[in-house]
Amino acid sequence: MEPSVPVRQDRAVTRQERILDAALDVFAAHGYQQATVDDIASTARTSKGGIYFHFPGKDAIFLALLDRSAGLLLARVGERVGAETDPIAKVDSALLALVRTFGSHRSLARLFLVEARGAGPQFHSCLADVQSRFVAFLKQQFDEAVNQNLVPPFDTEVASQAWFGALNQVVTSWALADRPRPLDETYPHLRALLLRSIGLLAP
Amino acid sequence: MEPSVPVRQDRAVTRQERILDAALDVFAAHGYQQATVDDIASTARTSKGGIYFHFPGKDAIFLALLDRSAGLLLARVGERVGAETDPIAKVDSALLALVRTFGSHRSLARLFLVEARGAGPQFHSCLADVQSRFVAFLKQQFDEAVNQNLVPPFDTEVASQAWFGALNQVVTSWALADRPRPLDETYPHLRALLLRSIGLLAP
Amino acid sequence: MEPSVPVRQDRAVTRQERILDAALDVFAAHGYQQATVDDIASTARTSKGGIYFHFPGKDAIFLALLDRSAGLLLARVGERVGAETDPIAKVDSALLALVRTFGSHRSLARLFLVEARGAGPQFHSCLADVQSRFVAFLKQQFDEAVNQNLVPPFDTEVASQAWFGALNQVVTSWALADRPRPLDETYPHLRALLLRSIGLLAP
Amino acid sequence: MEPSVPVRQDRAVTRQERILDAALDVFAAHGYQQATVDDIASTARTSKGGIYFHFPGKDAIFLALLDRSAGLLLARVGERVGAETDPIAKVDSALLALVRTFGSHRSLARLFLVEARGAGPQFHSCLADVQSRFVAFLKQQFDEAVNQNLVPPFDTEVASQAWFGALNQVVTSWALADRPRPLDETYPHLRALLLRSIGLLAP
DNA sequence: GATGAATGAGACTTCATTCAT
DNA sequence: CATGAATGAAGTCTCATTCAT
Repeated sequence: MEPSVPVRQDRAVTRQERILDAALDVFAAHGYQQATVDDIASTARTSKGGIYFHFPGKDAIFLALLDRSAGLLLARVGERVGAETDPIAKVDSALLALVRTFGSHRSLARLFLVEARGAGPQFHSCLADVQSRFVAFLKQQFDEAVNQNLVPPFDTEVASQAWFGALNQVVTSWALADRPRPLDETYPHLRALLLRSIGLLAP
Repeated sequence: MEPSVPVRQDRAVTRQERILDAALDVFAAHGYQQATVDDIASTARTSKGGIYFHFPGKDAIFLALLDRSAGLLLARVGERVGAETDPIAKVDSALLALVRTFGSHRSLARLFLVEARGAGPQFHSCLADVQSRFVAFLKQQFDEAVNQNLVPPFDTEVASQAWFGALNQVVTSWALADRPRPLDETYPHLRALLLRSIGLLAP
Repeated sequence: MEPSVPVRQDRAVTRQERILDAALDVFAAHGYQQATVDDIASTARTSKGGIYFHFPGKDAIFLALLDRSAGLLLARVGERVGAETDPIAKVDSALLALVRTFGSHRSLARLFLVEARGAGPQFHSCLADVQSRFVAFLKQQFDEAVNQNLVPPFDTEVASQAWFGALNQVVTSWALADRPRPLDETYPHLRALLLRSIGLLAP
Repeated sequence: MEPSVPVRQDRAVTRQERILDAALDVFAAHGYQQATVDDIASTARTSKGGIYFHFPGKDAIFLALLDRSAGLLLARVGERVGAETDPIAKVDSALLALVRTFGSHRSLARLFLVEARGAGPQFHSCLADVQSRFVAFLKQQFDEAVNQNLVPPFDTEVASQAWFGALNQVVTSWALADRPRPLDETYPHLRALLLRSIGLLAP
């Protein structure tokens, strides 16, 4: 065990984190293109040169931010999912984790669902990666559920995309609304709808 | 008969259309921010100055394009919807119209579902307008269907958003994929899922 | 005598005059550089093409305007001066004519005293021409007055410039003021000062 | 002692000065509108971006230049004036200071007397400020002189403007002439004329 | 003669990136 | 390591001028 990580590393990590925190705020507020490196620097209370010491360029900041945020999201989701064994329960808790995390980090929602999409073709693959990882997870659970005869068979490929899209839309309009009502209140209704769509929660 | 009475008007309209056509291609290919007015000009086989004679600025081109495209979409949808009387059939044909139109105009899909979202806060209201008009239409039909006891009661607000989101996601990933399979093939599966989600198409 | 000038000529002259009238307003209001040919065209209720039919370019309009205006000024001055024989009286009435003409055509004053000066080096010679013609006239009268022993000898070169400059400044600040008092009221005081400066109107 | 403590400040100030020096040359040579930021940049041996780091825009450069130059002028005039007590002597030395300063900085004269006037309405107030400060000073001394019975009473308002205008004209035509004779040689004659105009230097 | 759509050179300005201090 | 002055490529927009109709 290493009780004391070298100070330099620590400072550097801290600085990097501060930059990414600032970048999250700035990107979520102005969008990728409108955000300037100067904005990020002053929000992070550092200098432009400082930014370029830690990151090779503006796009690298954005990618690192997507990466860090995706990691955070997946960790949150992973926690919940790990506690379940039933595939439907896994899916259920995954969605809930997403809703809760986005619900308490609105800039994160804007970053992933709004800004990342229009940041430019250069980021499409990265974003698609994150999204498809989640969609793949959904599909996997669906397949499992079908195999276990928990639900009648259905096109799990399309279903996983549709579920993701439905959630996406609900969260996005919440993220862009002026004074949205809490996501938590909306989610149960969405949940019922989604479960019904795969033959559960029969009326 | 004199087909060429409004000569100057005609020329101007033609040029405007050509500019918007070019803008659609360029915006869909590079995104709003990366697209340059020069790109649009040369694609439209005109000059930068020519563009600025017809539009006050780059954002105005984008807005005009969204407007024209929304008009086209709504017209297509309206045609189909008008031929139906049953609310569920209306919804059904509306979705199909969207899928078909997007399916044969991939850049239109990219424009609405990808680029418009990240083009910047200045366009959020316009985009929200178009989207919410469609969502409102869905909700209205759902409410009607519930009133007519065609389906059991459900949260039509969330459902309309979820349906739109699901469709959105399916079309978006099709629009961004390298070699997507035709949308037409995917749609029936999505349709089944959606209908089931509101208690129809009982397994 | 020609009782009926050809109509075409007439219309052309009229159009030219209307353009110059418009140009006077526009140049006086916005300055030479800020004024656009479109401004002039719409003020003259014609089209850009119409302007370019009558004048080879923007600078030509400005020069023609200076020319026409100088002609008007000199005519007014000439009238009054011709009625006098005494050199001092000639100068006196020349100044009065200038003051009256500028006083009732504020844009003319702005054109000559403000805008023409900053319109660019290309117009310096033209402007200098007009001004030096007036200064030369003053000098000539001064020389005459000295020769006739009407006044004690003095440097007539500097005096003519100084007189012109003093008048210039008074008229300019009147032309630029927001709510100036009529020039007519100010002139007598200036007149007394100027006459005293060459040894007349002894206290 | 450490002469180089404020290193960065120093460099920035130096660069700003160099930019203003270059701007003076360029504006005086081509006029405000014709001068391009590129001209100023290359004259200052820096880059366009460098200019915009120090000044928010072209107009700000012009204003800063007017400001700096007015400060220089007033300082020179202030020095001389402070050494005198008699109001007429003060006026006299103020005019002389102006003539000498302009006489040895021809671009300064062009800047103030020619270009600033036609630079556009946006600068009128600034220029009027500088001029009216000088005119007010003249009037104040005149009033004082009248109060002390050094001169017979006269309209000091008009006189201060007229004096300023006379000087203005003499300097301006010197500044615009191709090969002018030194201002110093002309000034005594102007001085005699001006003094006589308020009843001094009786013939 | 007149019109106004079209052109294109060139202006100002922004900002990601570099680098001397 | 950090700073911020400096760079320069690139973008949006303007407008004097031309020319087909």
